[in-house]
Amino acid sequence: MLAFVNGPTIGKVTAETSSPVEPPATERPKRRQARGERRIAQLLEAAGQVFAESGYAATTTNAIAARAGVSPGSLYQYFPNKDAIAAALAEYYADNLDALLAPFAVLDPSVVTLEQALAVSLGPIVEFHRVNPACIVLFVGGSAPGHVMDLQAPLMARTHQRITALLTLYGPDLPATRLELGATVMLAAYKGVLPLLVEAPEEQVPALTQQLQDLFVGYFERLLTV
Amino acid sequence: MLAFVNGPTIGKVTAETSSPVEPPATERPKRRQARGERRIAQLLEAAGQVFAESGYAATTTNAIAARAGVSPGSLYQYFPNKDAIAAALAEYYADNLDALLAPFAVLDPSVVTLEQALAVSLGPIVEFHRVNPACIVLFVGGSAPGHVMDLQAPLMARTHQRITALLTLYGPDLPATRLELGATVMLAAYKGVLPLLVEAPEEQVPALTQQLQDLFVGYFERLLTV
DNA sequence: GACGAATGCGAGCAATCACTCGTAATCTCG
DNA sequence: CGAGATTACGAGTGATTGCTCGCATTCGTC
Repeated sequence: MLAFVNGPTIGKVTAETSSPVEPPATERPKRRQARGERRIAQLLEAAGQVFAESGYAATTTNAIAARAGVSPGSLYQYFPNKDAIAAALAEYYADNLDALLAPFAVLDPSVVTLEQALAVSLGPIVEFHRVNPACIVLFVGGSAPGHVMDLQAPLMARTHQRITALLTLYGPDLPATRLELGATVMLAAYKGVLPLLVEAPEEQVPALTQQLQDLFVGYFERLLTV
Repeated sequence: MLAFVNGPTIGKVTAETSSPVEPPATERPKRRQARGERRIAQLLEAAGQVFAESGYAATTTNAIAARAGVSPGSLYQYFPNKDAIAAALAEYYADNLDALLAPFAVLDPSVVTLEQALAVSLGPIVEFHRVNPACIVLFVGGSAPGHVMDLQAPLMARTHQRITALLTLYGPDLPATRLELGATVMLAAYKGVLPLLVEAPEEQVPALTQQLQDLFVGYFERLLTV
């Protein structure tokens, strides 16, 4: 678990809120043994579980450490503070989700309809969220504090761009502002339906995914006609 | 402020998790002076502000008391604990929202289209949420702890019923399970779009409300055709 | 084997926060 | 007025929790 698209990126704990250009003097490669990498993966896996169960605020660092079978002190050897754990998880989630959304960029409207494109893309995305329920805790809902929520901003920006591009492909005659507004609404609606998909029993997932697709297609058709 | 549909109900702090049948012995009318009622309103108003700013978990009872210009001790004279404050607020919100949704029950499909019904109903609902941003904190998103979230369950159930009834009016030929699924999806999508509407600048609200309406209508038309 | 670095531990510290309590001011009503 | 109830205060308390620190163990490398 916890190795989905790219493995080594997981442990990259970038806790520095430093200058845009990294100073070579402060550069610390932070040598790490294979054991340490494994611990980090364990800790992130455990953090995902506890975050999903208790939400961000109610999750204690001791609980994460205990779930990972590690002492609190060891946890703080790899993460400077609680936020950094959430940040590392968020980065991992963002990278994977962005990869899952990438196929939208290479579509040919004359070959594939919007409906078909969604039909093949939505499944894996939904599946990822069901496997990583903490993703919702960190990205949707204002449960996490501001500095953690900030980590979702780049992902949201990229996702919004991808949706806008997708809508542009299938509605080239619509004004740009309208397309962007449409993308904003679809992204928001997606966030709203996600919890449904994650908490639903396995057998209802296909039907709910279909509904999400219908929601998107129905709204888009309305974008075209109005 | 904080007097929307029904005033006196605000102060009814029902913190007892007692037996289903109330024992007459424990019955305490809890006599209260006009000053006390005013304090309760002040405290709930302040709680709404602080909840909206900081979220449920990060909000301290001392902060609520300070915002209301009241000492912590006074706060605990009217509310047994932090959850009770959220509960009272949630009840207030639920009552008002339910009242705003009530018009859906008395529609004649042959006279008013679904689009028209939404056009007149969505505005006030959106406005209420913009005036009471803490409503989102307490109802959508998993930020509040379980026992607080439970307070939304009755409202959600009623709302789901209302939406289902509405869909039944305009799609009488659809199977009941499909209508209920549609209501579930629409409610979830509504929750997702709400933050957009609450945080948007005033001048964008009409356009966004229109998009929400289009989202609903587009999805519903798709429910009918598929 | 030996040395330094990395890993690991867990009791405990300091800060935060929900909540209490003793006391005093203010109100209601006869 | 005066007695009892209600309102108000705010320093303090107990519990929680993010995080530290001193020390023991294991690893990589020569």
